Amino acid sequence: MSDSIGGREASAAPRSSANPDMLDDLNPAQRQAVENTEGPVLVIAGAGSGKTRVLTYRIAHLIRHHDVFPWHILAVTFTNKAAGEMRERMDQLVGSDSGEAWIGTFHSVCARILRYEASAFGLDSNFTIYDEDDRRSAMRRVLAELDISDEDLDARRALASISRAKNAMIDCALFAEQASENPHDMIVARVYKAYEAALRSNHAFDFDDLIVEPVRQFRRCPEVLDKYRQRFRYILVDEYQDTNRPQYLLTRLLAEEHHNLCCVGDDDQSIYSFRGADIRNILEFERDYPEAKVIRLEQNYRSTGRILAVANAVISNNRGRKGKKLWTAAGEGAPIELAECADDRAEARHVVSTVTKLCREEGLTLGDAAVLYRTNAQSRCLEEELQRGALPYTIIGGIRFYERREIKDLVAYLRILVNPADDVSLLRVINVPKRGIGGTTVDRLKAYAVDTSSSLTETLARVAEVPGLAARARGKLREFAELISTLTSIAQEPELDLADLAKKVLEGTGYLDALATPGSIEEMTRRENVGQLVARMEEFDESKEEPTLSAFLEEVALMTSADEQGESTESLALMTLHMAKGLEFPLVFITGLEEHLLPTSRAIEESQTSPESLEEERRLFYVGITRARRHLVLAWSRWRYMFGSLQETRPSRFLGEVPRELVEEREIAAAGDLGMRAASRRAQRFSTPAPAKVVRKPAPEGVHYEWDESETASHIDEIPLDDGNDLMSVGRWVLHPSWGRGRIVDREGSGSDMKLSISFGGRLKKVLAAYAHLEPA
DNA sequence: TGTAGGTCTGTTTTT
DNA sequence: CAGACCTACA
Repeated sequence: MSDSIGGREASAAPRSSANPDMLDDLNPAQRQAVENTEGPVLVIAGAGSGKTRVLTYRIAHLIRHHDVFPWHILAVTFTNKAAGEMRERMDQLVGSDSGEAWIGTFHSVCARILRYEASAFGLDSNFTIYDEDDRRSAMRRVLAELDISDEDLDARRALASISRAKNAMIDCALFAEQASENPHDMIVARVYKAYEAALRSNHAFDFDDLIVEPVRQFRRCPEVLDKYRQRFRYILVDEYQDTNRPQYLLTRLLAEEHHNLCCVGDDDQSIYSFRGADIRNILEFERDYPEAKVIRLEQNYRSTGRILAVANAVISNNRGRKGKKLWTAAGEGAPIELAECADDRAEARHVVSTVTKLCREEGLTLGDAAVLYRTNAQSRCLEEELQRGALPYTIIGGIRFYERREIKDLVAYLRILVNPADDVSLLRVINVPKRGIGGTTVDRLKAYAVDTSSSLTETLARVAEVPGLAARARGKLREFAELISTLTSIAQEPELDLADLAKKVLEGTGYLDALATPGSIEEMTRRENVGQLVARMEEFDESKEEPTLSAFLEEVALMTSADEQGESTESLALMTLHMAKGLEFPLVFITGLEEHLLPTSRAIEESQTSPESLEEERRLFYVGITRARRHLVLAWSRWRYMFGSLQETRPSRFLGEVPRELVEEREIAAAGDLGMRAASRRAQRFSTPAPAKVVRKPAPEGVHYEWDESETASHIDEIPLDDGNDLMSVGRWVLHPSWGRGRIVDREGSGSDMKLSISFGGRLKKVLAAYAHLEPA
């Protein structure tokens, strides 16, 4: 398998080509996992143990040797891409078409069920799926209408709370019941209720709803559930460790009848708890299904002995795990490198030079390598150096194509045509391109819509009734209403294909004209993107049997950035550790192995109350390590440019868990002018004069990467004092009436204009010295 | 109404 | 260093 980005689980197992007797390709454990077709099976599949092979062979085996109709099979994967690959391999193995089997993500499977059963469930089958952006808009409006200020509850937190509740299967009524004590929860309860109402009246579901709603409906309509139980006699769930409670419940509901449920996962690779994934689903599988067979795949076909030894050593520090030890028949392999870099730029340069070197000496190609990091923000510095070094690279899972502004605009128009109740989409484009409908006008329209409890589209159709509108504004609204209704009737023409419709929308709305005279590279790109969308719609027209607009919009909504990656990129892959799950590469870099970055600050904070957050960070590291086949480079930087300033760091505590004898340690100096970078940044940052000496606290020699318990003091304490006796100088401790004790980290201006940056327990605040009522502490 | 500038704020990970 | 949001003007 030589496709794209290193390849997905390419190194499956004993090598052999498509074989008439497929079972010969499997080791005993894999074989068991394939042959135990009846009853619940839990496959604990370690990294690189041939999980994908087991899944596909199992399905093929069912069809070929047990005469199971594909129609009776449901396979749920984590990404659409994984689903596509599974279908492809199945077609190869089974020979015939697997079209009748349902293979997809939880979200796509659920969306399908909701559409098929819309009438039984009492829903509009033309619902819209809201992404993060749309949810946020909807929430903003809800908060505004409830007159809740940002201080009381901002959209972000509200959405997070609601999402958490949904993932715990707590609906807004139950939430309100439970919230009766806590005033903050009571606000959330009101917001939750209004948000749900808004989504329902917009005929919209968010991502959480997509799973939760079928569960609710199935419970409410047993006869519909029964239909699906009869149909899905064999259910397979991949990445089971990342399922959340609603997904677990759904699976359970569906498997109730036949109990032929095969879940494949690895508790050590559970990295999505922030999204509600519940590791207990895998840890407690045996309790839920007492008759379950548990099969462990522990032979690793991917990595060298050293890489595996490091992975095992690191993960053994986690307590909440089923426990397994990966082994390999492969040799020790090349040494693993542990690179201590002067700063993030040195780190990036080290990546460039190492890749270049290994390509030359080991015959690797660029596509064989990946650079992994914890946060997306870390890619910037890498990109700069890669550009400088003229190495082609691909960012995996950056911004989705469908998240680009112009694409979302166009999609919003299309959504309105299918689902006129979709206020969020309507508001998005009501003045895009500019057509003289300003904020005040929109506010009046919204107000009247609320008063008459109707959608904006409906209100638009009755502009004449809306009070308080200027004649001009009214006219503009009327024009817009006509535009939408014209497009809507065009969309209804049965003969029209999607691409043509898109073109009509682009013309009719004036969107094309607005982009017609590109003034900048950015606008050129936007035009290209719009063109690409039309091309994708054309493709959709040709490839699908029933290329309906709503099917297209669903695909768009559920498409993830990972699904978009084209094949065969001869370029270096850059991605977050999360995106790397399921992939493998001959050469892997894990960068930014620093406190507050690999265990993130958040995880460190939370670890005070629960150790689980740190364990998840460790699993993330583990996932990274186990992506590597032959070469692994672990890197950290003493100084890192973050939040707009250069900060001193400490090595990640996880590096202390890496056995010294397995790695080769190297120091990567800042090259030439780079040394100046730190100095000049500091000079800029700490006003004048530049501190005479930089007080660094290098880790003590010998115990270089030992974790230092006193860490909490953080680098703030290491900032040197400025000269002089000024009480408001950098480094001084002060007392603030409401934030308490803090330390001055920066000063700008003087006299009454003097601004201070003060760190209060890690939180940086900027204050005007003259008004802040500071006292020396 | 639309735009330009300024200020504040904030960063984990994403189906 | 953004991006989002707000304010002040044209």
